[in-house]
Amino acid sequence: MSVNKVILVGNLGKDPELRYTASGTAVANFSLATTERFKDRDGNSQEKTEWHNIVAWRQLAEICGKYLTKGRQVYIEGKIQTRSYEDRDGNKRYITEIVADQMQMLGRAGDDNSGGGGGGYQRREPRQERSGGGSNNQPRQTEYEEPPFNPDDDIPF
Amino acid sequence: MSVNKVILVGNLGKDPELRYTASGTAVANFSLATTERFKDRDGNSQEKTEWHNIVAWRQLAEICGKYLTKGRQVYIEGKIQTRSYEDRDGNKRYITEIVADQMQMLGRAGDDNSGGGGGGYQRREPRQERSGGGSNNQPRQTEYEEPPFNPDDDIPF
Amino acid sequence: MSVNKVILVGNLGKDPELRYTASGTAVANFSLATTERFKDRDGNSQEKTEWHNIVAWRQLAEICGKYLTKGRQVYIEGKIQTRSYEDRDGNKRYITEIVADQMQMLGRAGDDNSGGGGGGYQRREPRQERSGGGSNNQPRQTEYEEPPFNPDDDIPF
Amino acid sequence: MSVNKVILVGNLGKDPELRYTASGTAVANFSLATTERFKDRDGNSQEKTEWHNIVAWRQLAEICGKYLTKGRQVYIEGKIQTRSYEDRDGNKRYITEIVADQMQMLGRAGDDNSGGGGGGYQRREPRQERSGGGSNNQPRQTEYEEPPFNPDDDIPF
DNA sequence: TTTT
DNA sequence: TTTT
Repeated sequence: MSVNKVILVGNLGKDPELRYTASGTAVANFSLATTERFKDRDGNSQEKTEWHNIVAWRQLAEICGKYLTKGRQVYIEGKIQTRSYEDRDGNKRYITEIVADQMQMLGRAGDDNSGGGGGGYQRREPRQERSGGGSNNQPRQTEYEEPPFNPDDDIPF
Repeated sequence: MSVNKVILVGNLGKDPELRYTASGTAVANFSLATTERFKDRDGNSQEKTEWHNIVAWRQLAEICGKYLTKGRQVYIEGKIQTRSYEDRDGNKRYITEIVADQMQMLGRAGDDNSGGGGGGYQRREPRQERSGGGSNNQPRQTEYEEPPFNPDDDIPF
Repeated sequence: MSVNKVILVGNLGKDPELRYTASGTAVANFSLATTERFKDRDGNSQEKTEWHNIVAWRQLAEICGKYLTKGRQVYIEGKIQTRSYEDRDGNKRYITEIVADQMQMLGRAGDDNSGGGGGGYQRREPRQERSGGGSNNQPRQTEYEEPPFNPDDDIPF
Repeated sequence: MSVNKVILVGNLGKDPELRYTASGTAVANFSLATTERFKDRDGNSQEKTEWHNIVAWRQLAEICGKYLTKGRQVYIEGKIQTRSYEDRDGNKRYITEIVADQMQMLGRAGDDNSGGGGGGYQRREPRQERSGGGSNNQPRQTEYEEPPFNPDDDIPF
């Protein structure tokens, strides 16, 4: 009976960090900037950047680690989650993160903004770009044929 | 490299129709009304209702067939799809539908508006209400423990 | 070139707090719970609740203050924002909030769960319930007539 | 009490058509392709493209007319609307459209896929690219100062 | 602190 | 055909 959904389009602040838990599960972290432009009371253009902590798990983590680079523009769909941790002084702190369940690279392949000579995307992963989408990847029926079975679909409990 | 996402909160115009394909796959259809209110140029309140054709497949279809009733308020997440068919005169026609991949019943259990003696929800399905959510159902990690494996997650290709 | 959008359906943990800035601008704060259910590795049903800090400004703040009560189910659309403040020890802390730009009361009027004798919603505001929607309030054209101009975009009544 | 929201990221099939109603209101139309990739039962990669009819009004129409070109990748937020019309034989037909209330150009300026020598975006509008965002344009408060009033909500510049 |  |  509830919904917790986040949709972001922004640019990576750094290359993702890809790590593995003790049991071998992949987890990727990166920060994503969204910037809004607005006019202040004096009519001057202003902008404000918000930084989001993104975390991805398992296959999506692997894809983020392989294909995303600093500056890259991505679409992220996920949910908001706040978790607690202890800082060095033993105080309980909270951090809010976006747990991604879909990621789509935007712009064209090779179109990252990492600047400099190397050209981020190609360097990270020379293979052809592939979609990082998740539950959006269901096949579609045509004329009410049954859609091909998709294990990602519709598992409600 | 693309996103096709629809989010609706509205009321069912009728009980869903639950059918099965030749191969036994469940498919549910229902119409969903969303109504917006606005003021016209004269400042008079107006409203306009939009009717959406919703289609759900497999487990989500079964849940819709069991638990949803006319008048019920639901949250639907899915994608837009236009398919073609031939009308009785052999002309090609198009119909746009929302292929649901998540459904959440809103309001409280038993809070449907089917009127009449029986009380719609209970009559349709006396068992305990259960969430019809899909990909929102992933577990969440706490303090960066690895989340329990969820086969619905993150299958990007 | 960026998008920062949050969609929540959840229940208020308490009645909203409505305050005014020095210059007279209304601001409402409330916490909203979203709960997800999932099965753990042992197949046992689990649930996890996430608490979201919601902030609304101006007219939407007034509406939240008037009509929302503890337990009420609402739809919130807004954006994520992290702001900093100093705690009592002078340390910089961060808090992530959802700045609402749309709110819709879900369920039926009078359908709140504040319990107690009076019946929360009615007690808070005896007038007829009205939609708190924002930018969803645009009129719609019919057959490509020009839609009536709507000065009320983002103004809920 | 209802929500009708669509979020699309896709590519324009053609340059937009910008027209004006008798009373001088701008309206832009264009088609937008979203493509999903999936694997069929045999494990072969498939893709399916969905075409969406987008309509924008007033300032957003002008911006679309000025800045968007065939092939350009955009983010669209809006609502679903079905309107009726009569075909040449006098039969009532229906068309489903997305009425946009926000548009964001994705990728980098100059990054359109119109191919050919000229380079679509620059040719259409030599001025600096500007955000086409709408209600996302609200300013954000810092440390609970009142946000600057923004008359530009839903007005893109 | 909510809700099912 | 729903709902407020």
